Amino acid sequence: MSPLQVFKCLSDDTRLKVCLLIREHGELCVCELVEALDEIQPKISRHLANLRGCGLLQDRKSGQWVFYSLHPQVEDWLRETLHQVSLHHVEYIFACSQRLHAMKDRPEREKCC
Amino acid sequence: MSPLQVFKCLSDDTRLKVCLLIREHGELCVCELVEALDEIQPKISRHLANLRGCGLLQDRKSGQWVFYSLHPQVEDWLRETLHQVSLHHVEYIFACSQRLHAMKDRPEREKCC
DNA sequence: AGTTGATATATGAAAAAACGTATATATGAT
DNA sequence: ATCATATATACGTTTTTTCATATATCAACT
Repeated sequence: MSPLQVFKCLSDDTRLKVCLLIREHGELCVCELVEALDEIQPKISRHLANLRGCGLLQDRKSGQWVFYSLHPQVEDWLRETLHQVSLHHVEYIFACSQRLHAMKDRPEREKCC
Repeated sequence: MSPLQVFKCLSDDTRLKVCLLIREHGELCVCELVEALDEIQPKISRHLANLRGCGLLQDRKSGQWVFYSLHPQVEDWLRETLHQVSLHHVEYIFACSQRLHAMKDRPEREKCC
């Protein structure tokens, strides 16, 4: 993954918020991201497919849900960059975090038996 | 400067290389960047204007030359991110660095008298 | 005043990215 | 078997970005 491709991934509002939320929470499913970002589902899915295709995210299917997380191969400097953005630009994802926490009936993520 | 705008700045090959080279060298003039990136001058100038307009770069005129450097207001996390990219993706700017060092008649940058 | 070199900007075209809508697949529940 | 929910993708359109070329500005030199 070239640095250019990394920054292209982060250069869209939806994708950047998705990456920041996933880094903070470890793992989130599509419907949680739809709720957190207050966007329509195909839009979220399209951007997730993009991020997965670039190698930034991995997915894990569990029943009806698909959980996304940072791909293990993501380099430390990128994880750290996302962390720093979260620290220094809280306002950027504040509303998303709030909607996520206010969400009802979030799927349970037990590391299946 | 929002994190989104930062990443948009870095999501173009020309602009990313310009930022990396300028961070490494402190200050570079347009003709040096034209040589290092091996691109036509209007293309470089256009991207420099973009980066300056976003607040990522500042310029300093000295005679016939215009020197660009990171704007003092650039946040530490971003400087560090650029640094990390330089460290971990040397190959990405290697050719540019080589052309820059091979350049003849580079303008002198004495902090005027 | 004219020329040269360095830089900036305007313009219209081309390429790339993002979008909404519609639709398809798959799972789980009734 | 039917239905509801979760997710993915295809399609055509719109928006955004990038580009090459041409031209303008300005400083230094003659």
